[in-house]
Amino acid sequence: MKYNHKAVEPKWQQIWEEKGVFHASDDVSKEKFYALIEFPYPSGQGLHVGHPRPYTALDTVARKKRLQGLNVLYPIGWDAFGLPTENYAIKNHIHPEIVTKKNIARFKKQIQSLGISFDWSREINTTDPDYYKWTQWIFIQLFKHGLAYKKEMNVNWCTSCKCVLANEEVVNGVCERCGSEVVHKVKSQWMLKITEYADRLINDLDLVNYPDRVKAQQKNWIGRSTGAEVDFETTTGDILTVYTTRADTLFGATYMVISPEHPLIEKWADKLDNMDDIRAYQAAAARKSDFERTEVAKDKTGVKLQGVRAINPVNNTEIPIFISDYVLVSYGTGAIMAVPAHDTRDWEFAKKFDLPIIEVVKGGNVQEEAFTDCATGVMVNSGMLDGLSVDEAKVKIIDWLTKEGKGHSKVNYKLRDWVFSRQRYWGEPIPIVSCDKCGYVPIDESELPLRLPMVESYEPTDTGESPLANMTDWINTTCPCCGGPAKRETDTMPQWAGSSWYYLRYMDPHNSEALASKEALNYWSPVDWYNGGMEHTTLHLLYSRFWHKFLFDIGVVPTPEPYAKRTSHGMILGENGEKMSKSRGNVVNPDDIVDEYGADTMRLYEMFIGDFEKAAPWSQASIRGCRRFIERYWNLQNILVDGDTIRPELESAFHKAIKKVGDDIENIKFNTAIAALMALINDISNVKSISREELRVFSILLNPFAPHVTEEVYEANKLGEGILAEAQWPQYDESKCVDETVEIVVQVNGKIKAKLNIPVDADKETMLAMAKENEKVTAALDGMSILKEIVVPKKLVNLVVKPK
RNA sequence: GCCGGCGUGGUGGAAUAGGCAGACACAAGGGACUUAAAAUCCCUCGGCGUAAAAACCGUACCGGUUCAAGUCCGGUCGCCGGCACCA
Repeated sequence: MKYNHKAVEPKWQQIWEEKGVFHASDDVSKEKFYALIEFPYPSGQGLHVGHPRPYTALDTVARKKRLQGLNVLYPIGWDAFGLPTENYAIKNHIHPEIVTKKNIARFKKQIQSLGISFDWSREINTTDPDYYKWTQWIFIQLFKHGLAYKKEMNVNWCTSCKCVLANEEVVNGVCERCGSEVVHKVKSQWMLKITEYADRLINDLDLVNYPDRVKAQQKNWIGRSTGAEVDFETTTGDILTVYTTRADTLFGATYMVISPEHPLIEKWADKLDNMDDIRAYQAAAARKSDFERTEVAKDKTGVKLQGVRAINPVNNTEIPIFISDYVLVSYGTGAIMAVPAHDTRDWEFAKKFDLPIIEVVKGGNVQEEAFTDCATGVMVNSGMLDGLSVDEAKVKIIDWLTKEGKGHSKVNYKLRDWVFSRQRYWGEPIPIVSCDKCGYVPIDESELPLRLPMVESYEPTDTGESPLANMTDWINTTCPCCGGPAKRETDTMPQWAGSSWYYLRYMDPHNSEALASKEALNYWSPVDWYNGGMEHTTLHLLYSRFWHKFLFDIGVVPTPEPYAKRTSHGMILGENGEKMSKSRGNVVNPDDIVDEYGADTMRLYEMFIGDFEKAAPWSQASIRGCRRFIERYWNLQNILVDGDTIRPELESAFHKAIKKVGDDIENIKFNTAIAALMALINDISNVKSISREELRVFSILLNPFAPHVTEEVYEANKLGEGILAEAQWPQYDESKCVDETVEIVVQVNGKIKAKLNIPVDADKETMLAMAKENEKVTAALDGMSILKEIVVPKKLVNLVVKPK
């Protein structure tokens, strides 16, 4: 009887659906487990085989936790606002809401065919007004606490999307999504003060279990650096403040550089003799896109300010001031002290403009290249600092500056505030009105959700205004504060908004009074295990940690961090080893795999394909091995014998497998868990029979990976009421994981001479004696004297010898 | 340039904590069964070597520590991801 997945899989999926077996309970007396995957964006393309990898992995975890008696929440929803849908809608003249509905239906059907144990009763959708009501509510709280503000600023503008991009969305000077040119535009934008949380976003990484590479990347992105601000007087009497991490090199500062946008330039305009050159340079710098500015990074340019000089506070030397675009207005104070001897960029600039290079840290040849090593150098030419190490000098000079009132220690971050406005239709309306009298005022919370108006045309405008700007009857409203005329904000939120808090909504998805009830939040928080892609480390993961911390501060959520544990999956590549994409023509559709081999085979292969955290190429040939394994399991029914115990000949194999599979699932080693099950089935095949108890235990162990076929076997052979219905994850007995005898190796000078089977509890003396009795060993010892005997219990004997 | 990760058979990948390198699969080759094919089962499968064995070599490369190194340390090369004129 051949296994027929086409009959078995839909049968069990239907039973699960009817009985609602995957619905999480709100019974707070039970121990909970909250497993979370990044909810998908329902694109028009449907799923490819890469999507189900994380779903299957956490499904395996969730199913095992259920068998261990935990109350498991494993939800899914749709991150459905966003540009691809909107663009498709524009092109095909279908409203994005309809497109979204259609895409979700397709995704849902595909995911359900895989037998993932999602709790569909908690399905959410970020475009649902009942959902985005709370996204808007959170925005209003941010606004009320001063963390959302509107600012006239230079923004990244995608010429093709006709929309503002966050810094995070600009890659190599082009739009992350469409690859079009990004230019600068001055616009008034809503911003979120994520910088206020920079320190906590770094420090609280100590509270969570994330992979080191994720923590490193977040720290890197936030970019905290500790240094000092130093005030330089100028010949005009104005103070020019710089930020530096190398205050120790202050005696080596031979000139200064300010960014072309620095405000002091305007103030000094009438004192500068070469204002025309300066204006020309400013204009050239402003014209450059980010792309050009980084492209020309190799060659330094700049203009010297004629007529104003700065005074080095440590030695009262007058030094020149330059403007140059290698100094960024947006970082530090927009001005630097240049120490060409010990900074590569300053060195290049000094060489080009023929400026003096003064060595203040001994250790290199500063005429040849900048010496930037902080660890080994000793201070020279630095007055009071001479003879100190770099670290000692930093402390001493900052103390001195502080005492003299000329500077102080200072921490800086690379992280910028989050540009939160988008000039597009398909997003959450920002719930703010603008009133001439009262300024920006949030709409009353009882008015939420502020629904996206149905419009005829939602095409982006060339003027840079949101499509909503044309809807005069929607825009014109009254001020909630004074009752006078006011205008609605027409920008919408970025796609990251809805995904910044969705894991909270799953805890209580139908609540109309709050984003979730206190009880649900207290019970389910935090997410126990969150899996997602590395590509979201500096975007989604950072944004959602920020929102969560804010909600914690205002008493909405009970934990400082949203996710206790984070793992990330590797991509599934096409068969040619390249990223799967329509344009490369290497996309594999899971529907075809499910149809030909079944969902269980598909799931098993996705977990067996390799290290879960690393990328792995898809192999159409290798899937067959997983299908064979399913069939070998199915055929165990043919050799079934009575017996309600695990028989002695298989006892240690079973106990070892129970331990291994359980441990490996917890440690994200799904591939070796499956390998252990394959090895166990090989052991069973060698015995040529399987007892009912053995089949029962094997079925439970395999169930998290292959839930359909295991339920079928369990039912068909009346091994119990059903795995989901009553089975419990088997326990192993440590004492039964060991065999009576164990094979050890005997080495002479590290070369293997013999392998011996010895009793597992043999002591060192016995092992040594047995080793020396072996013929091959005695032969190798002939004419040798033993220098050292190394005995590792249960592993090996190594005899170190030399000729007599 | 900086930060993080990786480099193991024909392929995907194993190897707890320094203790038998190549588990478990895929592919390939051979055999059994079959009229035949598919399916299934059995055998071989790092290199070199041999009648067979033994011996020798082998985890990117060079060196070190150790009785013992894929694993630890120092250096080199290559690949992947992230950041990038951040003072």
